[in-house]
Amino acid sequence: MAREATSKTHAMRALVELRKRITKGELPGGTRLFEVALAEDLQVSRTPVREAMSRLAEEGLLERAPSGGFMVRSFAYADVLDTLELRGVLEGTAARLAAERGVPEAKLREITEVVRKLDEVFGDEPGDVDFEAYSELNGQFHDALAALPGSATIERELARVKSLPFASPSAFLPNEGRLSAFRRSLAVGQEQHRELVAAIAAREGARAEALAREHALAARRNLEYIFSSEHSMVTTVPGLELVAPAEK
Amino acid sequence: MAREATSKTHAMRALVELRKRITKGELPGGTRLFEVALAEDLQVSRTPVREAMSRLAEEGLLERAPSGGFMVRSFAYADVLDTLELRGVLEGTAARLAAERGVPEAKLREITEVVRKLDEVFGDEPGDVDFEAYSELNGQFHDALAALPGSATIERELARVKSLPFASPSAFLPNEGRLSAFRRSLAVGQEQHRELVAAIAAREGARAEALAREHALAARRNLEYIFSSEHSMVTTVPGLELVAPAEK
DNA sequence: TCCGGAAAATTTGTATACATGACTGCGCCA
DNA sequence: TGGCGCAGTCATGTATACAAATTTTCCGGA
Repeated sequence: MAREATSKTHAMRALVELRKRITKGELPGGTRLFEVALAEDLQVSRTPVREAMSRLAEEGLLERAPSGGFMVRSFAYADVLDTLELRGVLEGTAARLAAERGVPEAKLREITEVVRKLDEVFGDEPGDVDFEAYSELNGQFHDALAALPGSATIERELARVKSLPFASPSAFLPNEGRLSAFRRSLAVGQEQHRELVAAIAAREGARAEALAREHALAARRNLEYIFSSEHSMVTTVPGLELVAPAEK
Repeated sequence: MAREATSKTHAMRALVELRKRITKGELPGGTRLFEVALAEDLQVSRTPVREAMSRLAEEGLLERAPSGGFMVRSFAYADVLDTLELRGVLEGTAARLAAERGVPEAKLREITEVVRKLDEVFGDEPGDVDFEAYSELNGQFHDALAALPGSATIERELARVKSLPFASPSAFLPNEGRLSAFRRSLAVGQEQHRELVAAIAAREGARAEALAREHALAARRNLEYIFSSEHSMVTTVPGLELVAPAEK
């Protein structure tokens, strides 16, 4: 998961800065981005700004306006739900294909090892979890899962979806540390990790697909909880601030 | 499905020309595209060439090279198979969500009307089909299907996948006209259209998903046939010429 | 022969001036 | 008063010169 070098070129600095502003919700959905204004603001010329915006459009954070130029993409609550649904479907497909096609021994060992390491972050006490480590390893698990079927196509599309800040597998984890019910859900998630790998190893495609879907939909439950009961937690989930507040 | 205006700007002309060359297989996968060379060839400056390449990367036909610049994306036989699988999965999801969430009366009427028009292109004789009209209406059906659940997210991702030339719902249709067995398969496809709409209307999510997946996989059967038995037909499917010939 | 490394060539990155096109608002005409 | 059209303004499209970075080439040394 090597992130692009933060600041080798002006375009990259502009890209990172713009992405930050968008995901923080500083630029509401629909906002038109003007090259000259941004160039002046970022102290570079229009050229790297264009390059940055072009890449952000590729990422899905910007849209190309019909008559040229870019605008910030609007994400309503429903769009976030559907994106999480989409991640579930794609991870389910990765799991099913891995089961159907079979997985090389090395890859299976690799993801099993990640699951083992995830076990280690749970302490003796029920709610005793190293969240930092869990988040990192959880990301590794989902990356390994995407790679299991050995399909560049699937891996690529999954990477695309997961690149949206609120669709990252670890996006909602910081929240889970807050409430004990959430903490317990981590253990449930880990159990799903284990069962998922077992299903794939046993070549049980339908079960693997169902498990992966259900696992991804834990994020949906968290999202629904935040928006219905604890709206203040919106700020704790990366990228959730860019969701249009109007359509709850 | 309004295609972009072919030639309002230099960038658009370059985009269209480059896309043509790539899908025709004139530029093999992995080919590095140099801005200056292309600019000279297309009689424009580097700026619109960059813009065109950037959009083609967004489309999935080009990849960004690690050290800057672009290269033609390689599509192996397996990648085409996986892309068709992916389209099946996404159309299945669109169908399932439409069934689960319910579809506004107007949209249901619209897609039913497309199915009705598709009926009309079948003549009295078994193999008597207006392929031109079938192809156009088939595209309309799949566009309407993508829009059924009312999810911009799903519709967008589906549009992305279908934009790859060999993943278009009508990509393999020209072939089907060649052999009588293929002609019969059109009738099978139309029956699937009908059942799919019925399943969605009846809110049968699982069935709708299965039907949509199976329907999309007809393309996979055609692909397998072409590559195993009638490799000469590769030229008759748009965009299939760009598939790397090496890996069978 | 092989490797390291520096210089040369090539390619992309950036700034900027100018051209072209889109939008706004004003005023003219019906 | 309403609508049409014509500027003027503003934003993007394009070309181009120069800078920086990457890749290639070639030479010297081990």
